[in-house]
Amino acid sequence: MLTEVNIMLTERQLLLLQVIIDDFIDTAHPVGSRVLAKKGTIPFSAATIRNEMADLEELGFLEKMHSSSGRIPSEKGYRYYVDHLIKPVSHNMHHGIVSKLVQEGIYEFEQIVQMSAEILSELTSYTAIILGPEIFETQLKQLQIVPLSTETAVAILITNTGHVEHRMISLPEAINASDLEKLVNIINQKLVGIPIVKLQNIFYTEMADIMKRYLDDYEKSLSYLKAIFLTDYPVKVYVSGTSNMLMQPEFNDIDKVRSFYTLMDREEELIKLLKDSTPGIEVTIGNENEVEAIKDFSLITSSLRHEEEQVGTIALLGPKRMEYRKVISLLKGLSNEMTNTLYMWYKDKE
Amino acid sequence: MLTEVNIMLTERQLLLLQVIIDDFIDTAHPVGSRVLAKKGTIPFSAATIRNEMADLEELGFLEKMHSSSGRIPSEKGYRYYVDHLIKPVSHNMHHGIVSKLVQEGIYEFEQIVQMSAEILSELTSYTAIILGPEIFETQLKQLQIVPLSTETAVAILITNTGHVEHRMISLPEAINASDLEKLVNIINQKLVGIPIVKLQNIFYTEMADIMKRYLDDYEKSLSYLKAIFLTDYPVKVYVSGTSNMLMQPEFNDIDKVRSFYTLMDREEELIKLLKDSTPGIEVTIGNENEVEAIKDFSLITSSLRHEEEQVGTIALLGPKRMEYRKVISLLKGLSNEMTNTLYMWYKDKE
DNA sequence: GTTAGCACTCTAACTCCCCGAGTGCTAATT
DNA sequence: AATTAGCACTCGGGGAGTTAGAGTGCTAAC
Repeated sequence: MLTEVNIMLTERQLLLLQVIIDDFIDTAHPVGSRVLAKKGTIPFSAATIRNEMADLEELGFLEKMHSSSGRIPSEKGYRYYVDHLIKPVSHNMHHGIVSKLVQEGIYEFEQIVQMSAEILSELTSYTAIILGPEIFETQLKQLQIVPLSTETAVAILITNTGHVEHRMISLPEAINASDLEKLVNIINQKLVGIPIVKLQNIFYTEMADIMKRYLDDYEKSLSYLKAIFLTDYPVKVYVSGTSNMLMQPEFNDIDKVRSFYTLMDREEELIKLLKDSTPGIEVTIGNENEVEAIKDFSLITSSLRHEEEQVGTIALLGPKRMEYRKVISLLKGLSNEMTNTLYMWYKDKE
Repeated sequence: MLTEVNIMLTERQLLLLQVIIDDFIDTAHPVGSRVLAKKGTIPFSAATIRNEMADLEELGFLEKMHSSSGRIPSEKGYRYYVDHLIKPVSHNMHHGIVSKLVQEGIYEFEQIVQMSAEILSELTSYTAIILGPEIFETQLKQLQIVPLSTETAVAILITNTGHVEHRMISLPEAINASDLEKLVNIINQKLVGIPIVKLQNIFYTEMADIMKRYLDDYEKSLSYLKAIFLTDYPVKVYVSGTSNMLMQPEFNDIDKVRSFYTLMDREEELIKLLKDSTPGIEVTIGNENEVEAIKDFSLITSSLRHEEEQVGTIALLGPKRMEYRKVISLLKGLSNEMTNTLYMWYKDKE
């Protein structure tokens, strides 16, 4: 596949494509043959460049906005650029974002992800979108139920990754206090280490017997547990740096701004956008994305994993004319750092 | 004060002011004498209306955009409108937002505030800004420390209002497990019911003795506690419905959009905006606000209290041309509902 | 294979002009 | 004395026409 494409492009065309895309990413202006020739990066005349450009357009790598404008990269062009033209930057020159945060005493992983994303969006002027962990895949570490009044209590659920979910529950018919305690004890004895997603099955099978035996009011207890375990713990989405994007020249169009922010307000859409990301860095350009609203954006996602569990996703959303080189290397560096940090923290968790 | 102003305005002027502001709020177009006369709300000719308008302008209640445009309300005009011209709508026609949410099984107060704000912004097409509770004023209900690995643990702090804060702490030098347990027990015996803000003082005075007596390594324990109690639990800010605002005609100006979103991205500014709100509903119009960035917006805040504690703030940010009548009555209704709900939940908390 | 030259194209910005909605003032009316 | 009709004037917005500039494609020459 790769070679197939390479056969079709001469060295000069490759160079040209590279220079054109670099220039357009930089300036957001369609690039014309004259200017390109004057810059001296390409040792040929404007006329020659024009010919090559026409060829590259025919091959689908470049486009014109109108018949007498300069060329801009097509999506196919960007794709080729990302796949073959970006030299893999050594990303051991990472910025130490995470270690800096850890030094500041921040040990909450989700918080680190959030703050990194903020820094990232600041650094790139694009919008960072962060997805919290899929809690259902993590394991129960401990359950606590703390009564607040005779009618309310707060249930706290701690996972092996240090993630904490809490939820208020109502106790309309006052439950026996010792029963509540017993209940919590049973759960912590029997269910620690079980993935959250499997908990509800276990209630109806293995746990039923035990609970019946030890608790005065099995039915009632079960209903409280339902409130805790069977509700959705929705994935959390954080968005940061949307206003940076407004500085991009493509956002002079007010309608684009509107549709952009309408998307940003729709959490479900964002979740859909990031949810099924594969491990590693993934670049999606324009229409490659199935979500209609970002068909003229590019999205770069980095899915953070720890021992096969997805513990978060960081994505950068920007115009198709994105600084892919910079963003990819930044994200790669950050990913590495985070993976290492996670490994250090939880290496002995079991 | 109120009468002083009334003396200066005739009945007709009052009516006129009212109608003009209502109309401008509705249409966003400067209102002219001709149109007003045609509408028939005022039984006078365009010429008479023009004269009155000129007077109202001289008094500072109206403005012109340019010499031959219709009139628009000045900030003084809006202020007068809000203070004297809005008939106190009976807000027992509240929409039951909160009770609806509670029926859906949501008992987390902060979550209710958030969702209400979302509904509110949907209902009004303005932007809702929500401030979480000032945790430092609430009391400690319970502390939990759950070890995750030999080096990390998660500390969970529950307040009497059901608010849960959690924080990862590092345990670089492995602490004696039973010491940790003892520590937690001591805290829960001695410190429950104390306002969070006072905790740090107590550590250095009363707690020191007890801890020295019962714990093997007093110094080390203290350092963990510092990580839990002496760090900031920053007030949380939620913003919802920003994209609604983009539908407002005043947002056709891209620069306004930019400055608006730049503000929305700056959490500290938002906190500053809402933090020192007095109890009840408060309306701030344009330049009345000390934050530069919203000088052509209006802000309506409603501070939610439960037994003197501020447990949250809901604010609606919109153009100066805001539907004050609707928004104020909505917020009043919601406030009442929330106060009642809080009372019911926590009436027996102590 | 490369380049210079030229005719052609299209956009963006600018000017000019006119229309409509509104005002302020004066004189007439009630 | 209050109200109204009439009129001249003002200003912003929108459409038409013009121009300058940057770019292209093609052809012919190097």
